Amino acid sequence: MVETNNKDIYSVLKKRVLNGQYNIKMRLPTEDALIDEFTVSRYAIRKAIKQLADDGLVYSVKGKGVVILEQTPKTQEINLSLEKIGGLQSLNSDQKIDRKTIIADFQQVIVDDELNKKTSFAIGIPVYAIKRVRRINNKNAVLDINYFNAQVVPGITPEIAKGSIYSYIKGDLAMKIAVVKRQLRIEHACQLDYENLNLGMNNCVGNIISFAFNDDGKQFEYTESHFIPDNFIFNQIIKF
Amino acid sequence: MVETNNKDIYSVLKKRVLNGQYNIKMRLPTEDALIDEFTVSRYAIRKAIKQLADDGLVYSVKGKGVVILEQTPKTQEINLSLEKIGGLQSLNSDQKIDRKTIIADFQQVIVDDELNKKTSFAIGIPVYAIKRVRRINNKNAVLDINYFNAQVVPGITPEIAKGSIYSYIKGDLAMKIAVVKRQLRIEHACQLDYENLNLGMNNCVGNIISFAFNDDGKQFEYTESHFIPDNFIFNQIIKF
DNA sequence: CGCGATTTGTACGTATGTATT
DNA sequence: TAATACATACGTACAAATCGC
Repeated sequence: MVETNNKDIYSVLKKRVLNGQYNIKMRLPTEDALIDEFTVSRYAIRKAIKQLADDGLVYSVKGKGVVILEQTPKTQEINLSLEKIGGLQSLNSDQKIDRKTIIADFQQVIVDDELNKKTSFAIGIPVYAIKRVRRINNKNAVLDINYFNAQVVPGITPEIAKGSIYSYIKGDLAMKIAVVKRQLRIEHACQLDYENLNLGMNNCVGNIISFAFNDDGKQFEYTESHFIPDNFIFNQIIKF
Repeated sequence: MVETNNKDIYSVLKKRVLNGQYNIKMRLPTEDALIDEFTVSRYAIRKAIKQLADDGLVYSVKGKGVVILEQTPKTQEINLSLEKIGGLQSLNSDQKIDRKTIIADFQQVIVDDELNKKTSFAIGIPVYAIKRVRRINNKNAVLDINYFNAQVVPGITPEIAKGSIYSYIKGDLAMKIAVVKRQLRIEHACQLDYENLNLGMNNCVGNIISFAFNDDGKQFEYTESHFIPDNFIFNQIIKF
């Protein structure tokens, strides 16, 4: 008997969809047919189909079946991200890109009224205030402005900041990151952006503002990531 | 006996969380406790909790419980969106904003090689090519450049385009929209943008590129939405 | 350090609801 | 109308992570 765990089902179906193996009918086999083929529960099949749907490959229609979507260009281009980005330095994925981190500023400060309004950290607590420039393919592409709650994330050093603060948090501190709430907006570039980024003729930046929480529900980070135009693409799939 | 349908459970829990009714322990009651309280299945409770998690209010931790996240500022500001936006004109939500649509161009054209590369529509098919300017709070804020497959979405008129093409599709044509794949990027403004948008001193725009599919899996739309900086915020919640 | 007790996660089987054909 | 096919809901069992003793 063939061993088929759930990841297999997803990969097998995905391969078939991409190969065009089902394109005659533009449908997946019915759930019942797949249950028979893989000899698993409906739950397992539905889970695999959900993953395909999350990939934007198929769409389930009640009373009809699982429809295969026409394929769009493989979203090539330079960079793609959105959904699942740790500190934004994990935009490595598979693309071969030169990257380098430059510490532009490293301080420990106490949250005052103004900083509280911005970061929503309580007034009076100590935070690390770090500015880092991400150099990608010989361009200063991202300016990260981080504030970490020093009570929740103690012991950050410039050396750690040079690498990955997130691996330090997850590895050395063994802290679990639970949720990151994010906002993305487009803003007119500020002085700091002009000084640190290779904006070229552009006078605007993208700004991703992140609030990160650990699994005790405590906010441990506020970050603004300013990035230059034309180099980043954010993908999203909306299901109706 | 109290009738508690599933929507009730979510709203009740949400109210309690926002009221701080659970903040002593920073936890929700256990699933079993909630099952007893509402006299429903675990499925129903978990569904309600999932909705709270999607709101970014709580986070479930295996072996621990459902943690309540510290609250961040109510993301007030001008506009908020991302996740669930039809043609981008449905950014109405609850905010009171003046809006007006101006048809800048309306044509029917045949897809050539160049247009095929951009839209991924097959060469030779007829499409509606529409340019519309969205005026919001007395500013030309969005330039929509639409291409609709005229075979799948026939009968579009300037009058329809002046209102909502999506209500025409869903209402008159009774077509089901299944999936929209989207990319967001920041670009240097082009001639069209300068002509149609109130960019102010900015020389960049946001560009949301959408590919929309119906429930037969057919792509019926390609759209670029160019929008001015500083006026739109995109929110997102990432769970780990 | 280990060992239960607690608590959420995953999986299965089944029954019923609802949209499509 | 009937058959088909996915969606929702319930109950149950066991796995896995956490926490306290």
